[in-house]
Amino acid sequence: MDLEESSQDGRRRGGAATRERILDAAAELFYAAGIRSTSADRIIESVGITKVTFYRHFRTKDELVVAYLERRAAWERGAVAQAREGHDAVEALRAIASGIGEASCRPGFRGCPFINAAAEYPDTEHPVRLVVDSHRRWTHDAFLDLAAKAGVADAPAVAGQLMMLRDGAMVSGYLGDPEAVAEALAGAYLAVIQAGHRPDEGGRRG
Amino acid sequence: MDLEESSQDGRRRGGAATRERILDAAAELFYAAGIRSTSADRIIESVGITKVTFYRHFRTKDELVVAYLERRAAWERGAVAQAREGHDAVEALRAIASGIGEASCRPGFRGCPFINAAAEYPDTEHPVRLVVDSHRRWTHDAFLDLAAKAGVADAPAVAGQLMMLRDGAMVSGYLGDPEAVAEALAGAYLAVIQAGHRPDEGGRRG
DNA sequence: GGCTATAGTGTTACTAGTACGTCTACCTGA
DNA sequence: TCAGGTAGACGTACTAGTAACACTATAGCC
Repeated sequence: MDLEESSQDGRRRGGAATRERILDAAAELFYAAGIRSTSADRIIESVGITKVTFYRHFRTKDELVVAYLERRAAWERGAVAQAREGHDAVEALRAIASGIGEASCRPGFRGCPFINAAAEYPDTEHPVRLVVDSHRRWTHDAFLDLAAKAGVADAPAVAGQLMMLRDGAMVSGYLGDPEAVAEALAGAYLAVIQAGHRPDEGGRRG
Repeated sequence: MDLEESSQDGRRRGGAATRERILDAAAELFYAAGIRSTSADRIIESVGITKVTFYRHFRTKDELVVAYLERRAAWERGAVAQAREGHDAVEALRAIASGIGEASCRPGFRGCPFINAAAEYPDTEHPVRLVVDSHRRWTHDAFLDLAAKAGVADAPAVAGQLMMLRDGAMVSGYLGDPEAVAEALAGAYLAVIQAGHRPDEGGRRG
């Protein structure tokens, strides 16, 4: 039912829907299997279209990779915005921590798509890396804002620590114990924020 | 000169030296360019041997990948042991933090080879992932021991946080600001240890 | 010295599959 | 009409891995 419907949808609504179907399949496969080891042919087969159709929507595979990461970045920005909505900084961090914790426990969780992509694309000038960098800058700025709102002495330093914890939590959720992520991350967030209120201990040292 | 000498060395001392040369080249290329995008041919060319010689030392490319990671794991275990030598737990964490900070600043730093490898190998039963898991378990145990020696209330929880921070620091050193890693990591280590002494704040919550 | 065994490497050519991307030609529904 | 679809062969390059056969340096032995 669903399959048929979305296929008809693809025909009726034309290009935009097909593009979305390609992106859906790409997101699933790239994330699950890695980018380099997911061939364009594999995606094409999975969507059930032809090579020509695929290459009419995305001129190269890299262009699709970029689109995949950009869509994911937009989604994450929304999730962070939602976690912050109507909360103070500490509550927002708690919400972010439990969001990451929940994601870690979902079947098929494979860590952060951006970290994973960067592992596969060493060239810092590559379009894929530019998307990764841009999303990481945005995330870092969000943490910077939260650190400042939490009233720590050295907000940039604490923002770096919050970012570190986020990254580490994504890795731990993938390669470690997913069940423990939410609590450990929330506790660590709190710990660095609190240490940030006592400049001698958590911030810079001699 | 060097080339000639090591080539003669390879002949005189037989297989072990050639195997090492293959491993050296593989380590450099796998780490710098990623594993999947480094072909066996590329390694073979870089070492200056033939396909046949290569496959006489490593039956498959995966076998080489495993050997690469195992050698790297041994090196890291040595580095951690050295950081702990003659220090108490907190000093050891400081030494580990500055070690990671220094590594981050070295040109060509591309993060943690194990995290990167895991990004490219989704199958948890794959030999590569088994090496990754085994090394991560060892690292976690080392942190657990340090947390216990630091006298925190809930050592397993704090060990998870230390591990998170280590992973995040490796990512930050690659994709963020390498200069800031050492200090941020040392501060965060301290923060979670200190919070671990006040069970209500850093540990479990309601 | 001369013989042989052995281990390691070299050369060349090969299989067979996969990768990305292009090409021509035709179909369909608004 | 025409955008967007189908079908699938094709080009070119790379991928991992194998087969058959020749060469060389060392070591032990008569």
